[in-house]
Amino acid sequence: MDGEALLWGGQPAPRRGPKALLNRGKVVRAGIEIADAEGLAALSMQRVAAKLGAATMALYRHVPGKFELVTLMLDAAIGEPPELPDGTGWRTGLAAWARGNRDVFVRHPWTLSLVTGSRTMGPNELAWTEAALRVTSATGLPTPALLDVLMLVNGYVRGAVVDLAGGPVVPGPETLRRLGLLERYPVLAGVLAQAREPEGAASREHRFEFGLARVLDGVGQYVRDNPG
Amino acid sequence: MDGEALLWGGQPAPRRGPKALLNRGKVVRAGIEIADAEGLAALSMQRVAAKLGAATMALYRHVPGKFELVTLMLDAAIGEPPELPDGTGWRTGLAAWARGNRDVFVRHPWTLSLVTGSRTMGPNELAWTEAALRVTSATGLPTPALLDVLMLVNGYVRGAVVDLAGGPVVPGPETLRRLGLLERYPVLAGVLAQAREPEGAASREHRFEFGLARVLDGVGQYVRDNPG
DNA sequence: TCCGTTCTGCGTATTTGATACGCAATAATC
DNA sequence: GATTATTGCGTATCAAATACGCAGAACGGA
Repeated sequence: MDGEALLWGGQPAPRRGPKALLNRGKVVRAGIEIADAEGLAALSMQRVAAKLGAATMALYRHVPGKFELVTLMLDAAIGEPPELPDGTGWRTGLAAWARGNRDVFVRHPWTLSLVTGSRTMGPNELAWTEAALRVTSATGLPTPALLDVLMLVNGYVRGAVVDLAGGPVVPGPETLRRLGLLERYPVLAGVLAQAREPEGAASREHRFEFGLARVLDGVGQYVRDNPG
Repeated sequence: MDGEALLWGGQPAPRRGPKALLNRGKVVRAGIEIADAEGLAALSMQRVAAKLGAATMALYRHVPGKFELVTLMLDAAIGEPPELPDGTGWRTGLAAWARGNRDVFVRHPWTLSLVTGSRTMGPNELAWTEAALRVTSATGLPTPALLDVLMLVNGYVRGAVVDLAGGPVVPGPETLRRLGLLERYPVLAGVLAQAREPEGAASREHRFEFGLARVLDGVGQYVRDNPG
C-alpha cells in the first residue's frame, strides 16, 4: 500500500468474521501516546501492543507495518487546523495559523523529525494548507506568490520550533575556555557572557514571536510594493 | 561518554599496540557516505564495517556506539562555515550565511531530521553560530536581538530546506476529486489548477530566495525602527 | 633482547525488534 | 447447520546492536 492509498483510501467495513477488538484508530492513538511520552525511539510494535493489551502480531491486522503506522500517526497528530479569525486581515490570520502550527509540534515533538522528509500529505495536513492559503489570499497576491508566502511562514515555524522544543546546547564554559574558543569566537563569547542563566520557556516564546513578526513585516512590505 | 566529551574531547594518541587500521575519522566518513547515498535508514554498523572492509565489532574500538557515530557524523557533515564577505553589510553577509547553511542540508539531506532534536553543538556547528553572530552584529542591534535574528534566519533556512529536499506531496487529482476536496478546498484547488506541471529545482530555488528576502526585509525594517 | 603491558581486530553470543506464515475461534451468509 | 471471511495471535525467521573475551601486534623497560 502506498502512502496515498494508506492515508486517503477508506477501509472497507468487514461483513463477516469475529468482532474486531482493535481498529486502526486505536492502534494509531496508542502509538501517539507512546511517542508523546517517550519519543519515536521508544515506539515499537511490542510497546503499542502491550499498551492495547494485545499481542504484537494482532497489530498487523490493522496497519500494514511500522512505517505505515508512523505515517498515520503523523497525520493524526497534526489534527484539524484551527478556526482562523475571518475578516481581521491576512496578518492576524497568518499569525494565528503559524501559532497553531507551532503548537502541534510543541505538543508532539516527535513529529518534527518526520516532516523533514518527502511524504504524501494526509487529510489533516492538506486541510492546514488550505487554511493557510485562504488567509493568505486576502493579501491579493497572485497565486504563485501565495505558495511562496506559505513556504516562508511554514518554513519559519518548522525551523523555529526546534528551539522551542529544546534545540542545540552550547558546550560548557570550561570546555570553551580549555579550547581557547572564547578568544577565537569573540562575538559568541560576548553573547554567552550576557546570557548567563539558561533561557526559559518565556524567552523562547518571545523569540518565536520576534521572528514571526519579522517574517510578517517582510511579507507586508512585499504586499505594499506589489499591489494586486 | 556524553555528547560534550564525544564532540569536544580529543582522543589520546595510543603509545603502544598494533597500528590501527581504522580511526574515528574513517568510520565517520564511511557513515556519511552511506547516509548521503541511501539515507539514515540504510545506516547500520554492518554497512559501515563492510564499506571499510572490516568486521562489525571493529568499529566499536573507534566509536562508542551507533548513536555516537551519528552524532559525530552530524558535526562532520555540517563542516566548517564558509568565508563570509566582510564589509559588504550585514544583509549580504547574512544572506551568504543562510545559503551556505542551506547547502549543507541539501548536500546531506539526512542531517535535517537530526537537527530537530536536543543535542550538544559540535565544533563545526558552533563555528557557524559564531559566523552568523559576527555578520549580524554589524546591524548594531543589542546582544539579545542578535540571538533573535539568528534564530529567525536559522529557523527559516531549516524549515525552508525541507521543500528544497522534496517536501510533502499533494495526493493525485483523482483522489482529491473522488473525495470532493476540490469543492471543499477552493483556494487549494485554484492553486493546483494553475500549477499543473511539477515544480522544478529552479522554482524551489526561487522560492527559497523569496522567503529569504522577506526575512531580511523584516530584519531590515526592525533595524531601521530600532537604531542602536 | 625479552617480557609484560597496552592496544587492535574481530569471532561468538545475547538481546531486541520487525514481520511472514499459518492455525483456531468467531460471526455473517447461504 | 455448513460455508467462508475475518480476527487474534503463537511460532519462527531475520536483521541489527552490542557485551565479552581472546589472539596477535607493537612499544617500553629491565
